[in-house]
Amino acid sequence: MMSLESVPPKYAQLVQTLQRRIESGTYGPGSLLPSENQLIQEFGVSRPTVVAALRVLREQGWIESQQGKGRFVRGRPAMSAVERNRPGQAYLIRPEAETSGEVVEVATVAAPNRIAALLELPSKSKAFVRRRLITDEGEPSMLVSVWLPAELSQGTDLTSAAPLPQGLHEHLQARKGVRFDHVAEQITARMPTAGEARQLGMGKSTPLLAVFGAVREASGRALLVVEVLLPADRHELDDAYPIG
Amino acid sequence: MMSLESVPPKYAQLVQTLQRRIESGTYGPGSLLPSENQLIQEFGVSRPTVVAALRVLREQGWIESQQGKGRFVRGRPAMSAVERNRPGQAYLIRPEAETSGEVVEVATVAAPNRIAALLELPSKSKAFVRRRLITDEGEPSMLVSVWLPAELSQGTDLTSAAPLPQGLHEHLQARKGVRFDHVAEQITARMPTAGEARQLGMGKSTPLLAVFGAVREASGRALLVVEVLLPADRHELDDAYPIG
DNA sequence: CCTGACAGGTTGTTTTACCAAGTGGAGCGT
DNA sequence: ACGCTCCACTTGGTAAAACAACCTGTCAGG
Repeated sequence: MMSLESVPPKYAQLVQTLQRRIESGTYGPGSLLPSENQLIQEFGVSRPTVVAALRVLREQGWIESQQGKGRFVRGRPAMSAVERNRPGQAYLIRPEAETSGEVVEVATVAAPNRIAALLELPSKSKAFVRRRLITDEGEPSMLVSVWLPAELSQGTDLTSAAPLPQGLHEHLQARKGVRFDHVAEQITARMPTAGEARQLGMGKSTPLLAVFGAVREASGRALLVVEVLLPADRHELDDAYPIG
Repeated sequence: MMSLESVPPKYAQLVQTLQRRIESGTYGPGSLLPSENQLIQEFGVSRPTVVAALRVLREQGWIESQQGKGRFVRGRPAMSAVERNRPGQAYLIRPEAETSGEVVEVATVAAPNRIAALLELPSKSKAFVRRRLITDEGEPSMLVSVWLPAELSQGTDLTSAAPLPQGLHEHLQARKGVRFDHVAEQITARMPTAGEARQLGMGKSTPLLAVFGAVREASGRALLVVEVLLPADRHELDDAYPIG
């Protein structure tokens, strides 16, 4: 006799209600939000519930509060999710089959200096690389490479040229028990090699944006590196961050 | 007779204490944190205080909690400040006098397409640009340009070639009453023009990393654009972000 | 008129209390 | 031996109350 769908907690409902009112202009930017007591009366909840909701809104940047005066509307936080066009991140989560492209290289080679440094391996160590050419509407779009230490690639399906039916995170967590925590990224630009220009169908005088994303676990240990090569005339990177 | 230095609230003290214990290894990564009741007893505070401290730690990524089991130590959040080498951001805050470089251009010109789009101006509008060549140990290092709509540049000291004694944010807030809120960034790469290569002392076949940072106020209205041009053989961009 | 005390508003912090939901083990019954 | 219930313990959420710190307008006294 239990209700199967659980209702969200009251403070979360209040958050949503107030967000909608700010977005709809009921509470305009710069204006004073109703005081805690007014919200308590209007919604029939206790003060801790109201305060919890307002704390969430403040931490998300919707409002700012000033002791003794009240809480002021800032507007929809343009920053909420720090939207970023993060090439290669989709690759960590989505199965290869869901993106159009082909595996162009599967090999164990001596790691380039930058890769070895990011993986915290001795210079000239062997590393496993799986390289895919991603296409967009039939046209070559970018080169995405995954670099792993040799021991992490063993026992995985990455050594096969067949597309992975799982996301990279899911696969490595199931097979090797590792958990991704964060990515440390380096962004550079350079001219393409002849082979890269041919594979990507780009002019030899067009620069290449190179993004190296070192995926680490919570302890900081590097697990793998995702290298994304983007012809600069067809891609750009977007980011957004708050400022103090 | 009031104490001049105000003591931080109890929950904030608890946060600091627990952070120190995690960093020192007293609470190792993966281990179970003492339960709420144990912390209540040890520190002699009430449950909401303990919960408030643990909520902060969870939101900052130090611990994760699992209902019915307990709270687990994750370790120092490598992400806390999302450390990023943000060229141009220092320019918003620090006075020009504190960085070595010279003003190479101060003019009102037709805004390039990308600048006009970021400033939300009609195409081919006039915009004010202040361009500086930053030097590092005597060598030219990067070109930093600030683009403003004409009306925002009026009444400021930006039209003078003399170095600003204030940070850009401070100056514009004092003179025009605007408040910076966030930055929307675009990162591209291209070949340098002949003039840029000469000013930056770089090879004509070296690509240029171009970072366009649109500074906006909380409402989303664009205030100005900071354009940073970096020779790709001498600079790279670093970023870090959590993954879920 | 000006100044200062004061009253009443606001948010910030802390406590006590209770219930709900999830986990895991002890112990009972079959 | 197996499965089951129940209990103890965990975190999550809500309510009611009090005090502290801060802001602002009012009002009395100079």
